[in-house]
Amino acid sequence: MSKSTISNSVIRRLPRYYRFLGELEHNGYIRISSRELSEKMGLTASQIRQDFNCFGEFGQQGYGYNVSDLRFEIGKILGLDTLTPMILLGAGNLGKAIATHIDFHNKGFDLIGAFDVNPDIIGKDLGGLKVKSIEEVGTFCAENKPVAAILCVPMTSAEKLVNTLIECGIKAFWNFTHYDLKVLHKGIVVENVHLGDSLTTLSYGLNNLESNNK
Amino acid sequence: MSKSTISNSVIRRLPRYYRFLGELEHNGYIRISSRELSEKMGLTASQIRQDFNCFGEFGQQGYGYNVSDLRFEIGKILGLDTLTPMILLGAGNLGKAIATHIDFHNKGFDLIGAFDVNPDIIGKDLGGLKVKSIEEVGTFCAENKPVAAILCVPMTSAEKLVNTLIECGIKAFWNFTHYDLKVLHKGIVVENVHLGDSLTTLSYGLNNLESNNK
DNA sequence: AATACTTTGTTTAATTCTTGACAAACTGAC
DNA sequence: GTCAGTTTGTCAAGAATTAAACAAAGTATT
Repeated sequence: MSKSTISNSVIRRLPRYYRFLGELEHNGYIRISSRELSEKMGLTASQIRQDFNCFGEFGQQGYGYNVSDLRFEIGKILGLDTLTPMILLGAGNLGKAIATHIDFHNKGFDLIGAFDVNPDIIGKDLGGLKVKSIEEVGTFCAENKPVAAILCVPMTSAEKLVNTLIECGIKAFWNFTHYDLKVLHKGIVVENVHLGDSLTTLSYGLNNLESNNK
Repeated sequence: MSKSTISNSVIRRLPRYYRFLGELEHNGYIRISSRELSEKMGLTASQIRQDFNCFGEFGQQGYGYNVSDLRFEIGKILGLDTLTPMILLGAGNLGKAIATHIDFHNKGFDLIGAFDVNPDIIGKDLGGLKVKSIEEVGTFCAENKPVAAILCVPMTSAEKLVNTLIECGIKAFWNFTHYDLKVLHKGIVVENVHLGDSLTTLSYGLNNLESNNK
């Protein structure tokens, strides 16, 4: 039986399970036990079994888990079985890199539009999309109903842009600005990506190597 | 007095503290209490006080914390008071975006070299650096002694490249490949950035909006 | 079919992390 | 200088997370 509330810790591990299962499937694995998966992923078998059991009973005693089935189930849980239309705001260096680097279809999204303020960028091609002026975003949303948005704009313009986008019906934000986007309204989800914080963490790790005996 | 071992949860919050304190300082704040900071950051005051106390007593009863001093101290803890020489491996779309988007000096690093395999990219300028052939990385490291590396290469070439780099004296990896870089050797630190996992998490959040009453 | 082995789902225990509480210490106004 | 108010550092309680343990249910081999 599936739990009513899933803890955040479990949720943050799900994409990684999904990724590893994909690799296993790719490598021809038909079945896998929690013990073997735990060794590959650097977790405990107990944690893996408990994580999966939050959502249902996907395994079988004495056998383990069917890789393909399990991956499919976790994919469903993650909402990867449907494609959510998504737009990109800010098609500069970072926006362009994200748009071309990410396999959106495998993450449950479909990138259907890209917008910028810079006249030099507007009109240019970006992975098959023609970058539009950000002034067109209202009409575009009315017509194409995107539900998610990638924010690759400067921090200063982020806050008001977000409000506009929420009015346009955007419900999910993948935020790359140097700014902590708070979940203001109900029914809005935000994923803040702080690349700078990640690099800062690396600096800490490097400077505390001696003290870490790992 | 400072604790002997700092928990991972605390460490992951440090960059965010540092960032917020920078904003506060920028906005003219001289002092701040744990209560006020907690409101701004969406944490509890208790947690903030306990986090800071892992490293020392930076505050004063009845007054709070001096913003600038506290930021400086956390910066020191994070190793931001020295610049670690860093190189970029893979100067494609993503590598280029990272190199130009990140303020390395404010994160404790100095980007001193960029490498790629693609002849079309080699020789091109990248934020003031001329992209070199990846075959030159050995001699470059011998001469310039970089300690950290950004991995923006395809997953397939990552593993052997890492081994080469470790032999060249690289101790810290900021890994953007779709591949979980394990810390094989002692004295090596890794920060895996999985942008795909982040987007997948957003998909989950979007698909479970109804059930979340947040 | 019986038996030895494997592995799950689940319960219980241990550990880690977070929050609440409060004395001690300081500020600032009078 | 005194006193009311504020806020830290710290301890202890509470919550959440992780790990261990084990019965039940399967597999596989003979």
